[in-house]
Amino acid sequence: MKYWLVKSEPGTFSWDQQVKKGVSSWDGVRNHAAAGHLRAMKCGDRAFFYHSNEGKEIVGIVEVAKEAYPDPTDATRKFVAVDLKTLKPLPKPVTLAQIKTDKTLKDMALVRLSRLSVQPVTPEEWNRVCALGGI
DNA sequence: GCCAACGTTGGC
DNA sequence: GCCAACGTTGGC
Repeated sequence: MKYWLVKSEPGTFSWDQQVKKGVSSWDGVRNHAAAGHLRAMKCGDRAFFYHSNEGKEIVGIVEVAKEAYPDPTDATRKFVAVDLKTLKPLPKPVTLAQIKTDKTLKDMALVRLSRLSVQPVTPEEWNRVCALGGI
């Protein structure tokens, strides 16, 4: 199983909305690097749900429910979307400030490639964030 | 195919 | 609101 991190601005699509929907269509990605990661996702992979701009913290965990398919919001048909299912919230959200000061996490893509909206997470990083998040 | 200009993202 | 990073566009 692989691990990922997806970003969303709470003003556009928040964790609360993800929880209410149960399964969301993760579309609208228009960056080739991010799209490459979407294509690499397999059913059952897990991803952290990160709030950018407001909050700046990892708030929950989702699971890939449907692998990459053509993004219905993309007229050019070049980009893809996936479906993400709500798994569970982090009892204690892990903030960007925490990540930056943590020895294991300070080199995460989240810190180094701040603009990448879909990114891979290593098992070490995954376990560390879960521990900090109270799981 | 190079590169400057421009737009967008996202942290501060 | 500012600015750094970086992707995209368009002239050459």
